[in-house]
Amino acid sequence: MNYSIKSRIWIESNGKVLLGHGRIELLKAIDQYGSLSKAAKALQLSYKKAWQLVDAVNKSAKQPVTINSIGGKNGGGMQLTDYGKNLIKIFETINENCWAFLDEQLKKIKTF
Amino acid sequence: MNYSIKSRIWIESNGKVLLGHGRIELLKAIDQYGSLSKAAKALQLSYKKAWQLVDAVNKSAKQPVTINSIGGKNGGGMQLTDYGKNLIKIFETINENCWAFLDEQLKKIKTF
DNA sequence: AATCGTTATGTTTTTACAAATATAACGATT
DNA sequence: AATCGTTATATTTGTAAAAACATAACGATT
Repeated sequence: MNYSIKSRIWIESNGKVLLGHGRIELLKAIDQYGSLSKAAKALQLSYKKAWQLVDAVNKSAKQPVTINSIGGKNGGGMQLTDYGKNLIKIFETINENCWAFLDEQLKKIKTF
Repeated sequence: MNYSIKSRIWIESNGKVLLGHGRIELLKAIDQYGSLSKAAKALQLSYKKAWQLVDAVNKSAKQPVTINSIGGKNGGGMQLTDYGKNLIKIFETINENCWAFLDEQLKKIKTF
């Protein structure tokens, strides 16, 4: 039995993607760096692509996920809201539970 | 709460994709029509793409998933082996269980 | 008002992938 | 041996997504 089972989950809001693996990684990097441009660089993502992703998340979410500031002493920055941090937590918990569930399902299959 | 949770699962064999949603749909269509070309047409898939998918499945699976015949009275055809039919059953069962599990997980979240 | 590093956005170029096209191989049937 | 509808495979073309490039807007600081 060299077969293994993998999965990707995502959360939708009104039929549109709210959060998937890539967006979660981006939000975590924003939280880490306090800057979208730095987060994009760390993930080897173009700034524009990263901005579009964050914009899409904020437009689909029920509450803002980031706080964006332009200009100022360090040019500005981007932080996560508490709501955003909570979304990450929920997503990752469900994702890990899903992995465990699938591994268990595979174990139940005797032969193939 | 208009959030919903979706998923895609796939089975890997030695680190390579064996079966995912698209391949399962294709195998089911082959089973239905007894022909790869007809199955491809039904799924609005180019014959070549369909053939490559089936070829990849057969190369990754531990046992052949299809029986292919070339030439003959009706030009040939493609059937599923019992092993192939069994793989479909297993995949779909686990997939449905996964959906139910994720819906349940989402219900557990009180507010967001 | 000049500078700085950031967010925000438009425009162009590249690239990866899908689709389309073409053709060979096959074997039962006639 | 000619035909037929299929599987098998190579080559070309098209297209949509990604990347690259460019520039505007912003506001605290100097």
